[in-house]
Amino acid sequence: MTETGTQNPRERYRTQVRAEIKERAWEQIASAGASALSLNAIAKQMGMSGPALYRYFAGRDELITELIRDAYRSLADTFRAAGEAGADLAGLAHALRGWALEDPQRYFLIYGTPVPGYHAPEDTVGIASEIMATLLDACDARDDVALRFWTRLHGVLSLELAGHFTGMDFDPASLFSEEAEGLLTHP
Amino acid sequence: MTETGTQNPRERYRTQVRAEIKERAWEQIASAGASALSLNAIAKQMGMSGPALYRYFAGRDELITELIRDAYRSLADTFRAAGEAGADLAGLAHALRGWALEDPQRYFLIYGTPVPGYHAPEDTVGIASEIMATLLDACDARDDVALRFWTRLHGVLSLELAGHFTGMDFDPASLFSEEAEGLLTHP
DNA sequence: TGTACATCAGTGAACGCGCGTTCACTGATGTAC
DNA sequence: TGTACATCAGTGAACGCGCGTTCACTGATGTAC
Repeated sequence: MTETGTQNPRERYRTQVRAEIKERAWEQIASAGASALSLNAIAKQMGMSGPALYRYFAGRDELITELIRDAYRSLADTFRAAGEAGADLAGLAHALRGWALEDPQRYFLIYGTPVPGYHAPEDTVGIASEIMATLLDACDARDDVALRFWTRLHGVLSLELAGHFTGMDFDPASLFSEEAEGLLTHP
Repeated sequence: MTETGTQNPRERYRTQVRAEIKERAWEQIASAGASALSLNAIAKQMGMSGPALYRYFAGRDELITELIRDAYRSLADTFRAAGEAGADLAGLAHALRGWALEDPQRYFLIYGTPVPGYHAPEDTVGIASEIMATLLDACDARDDVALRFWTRLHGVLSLELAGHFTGMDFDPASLFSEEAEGLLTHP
């Protein structure tokens, strides 16, 4: 995660606890959604009192913001790694799907229902365009294909993760792949 | 909304107040998302005390459930009306987009981020398949096209409504139409 | 190596808030004779 | 038409809860001489 190279013991401990707070936060999000995230609950889970967390985060908002940033960064890394390994569009699609299934609520934290009024931290825009750049690379810079890659795959993925396909007898994974491969042949 | 034909004054009043509660609820959802919906806040807005609402709804859950039902029904009606007016796939797509833009948070209430653990009321399944039936009709029952209609348009729509296209210089409406028309020519 | 000091993690009490929900009650509206 | 009764909308007080956040404080850990 974060480099612990030139840290004195105290700093080392700090980053460790920060990391554990985030881990617990992700667990909470995974099990009850982002809106249910509670500092006090995290503290209790870690065997600490609520106010202790304020040594590590300025407040709930800063924690969530950090989680959003991490989520973006994680997806960007996954994408870049796939790109560097020579993945084509289908490969990137596969990577995206894997990343999303790993933690559906993390996916939704980025691409899910927005809370009216809330604005994501500015620097996520940079990371988001890093993701786009990787995509454009794999598309030979054909923007329209990149856009459709994004919207079509998000369409399948988000409906699947939201459970809107349950009870329908078809395989979301196949539809996903077909959509990904379709992008290579049809515009 | 609901038929007020053979109602005595009291019943008439009841349905009226129920309707106003729902209206306020929609306003709240539109301005702060579904998770912010509060019975007490609605009551205050109507100039009533909180407990008064329990004359009209068994509790918060029942109210939300009812709103979800209404949202589904509204979309099904919009779709059916378009279908009966002879709309093709592009026409249905247009109707869908209009309905979604009318109240983005209503769209997200149905197709947005699910709260882990929460299960939508059973009877919405029926309404959902009514929507699907209209779609299949317009597709000459080609299921795969209907599926892609759904996933592709949801992909564009949800990313647009969530604000993920802001700052990118292209027109989501065009992409939406192109995707809709693409379904008629390509598989 | 030992001592004096500064740093900082964590605690417990407290504040104010808003939530959903219950309960006993008042008062108005409708119904039956 | 008038009276007796039942129905039901709405109130205000109260309960318990969990939240985010602040504050003064303790005690352990590190630093400087």
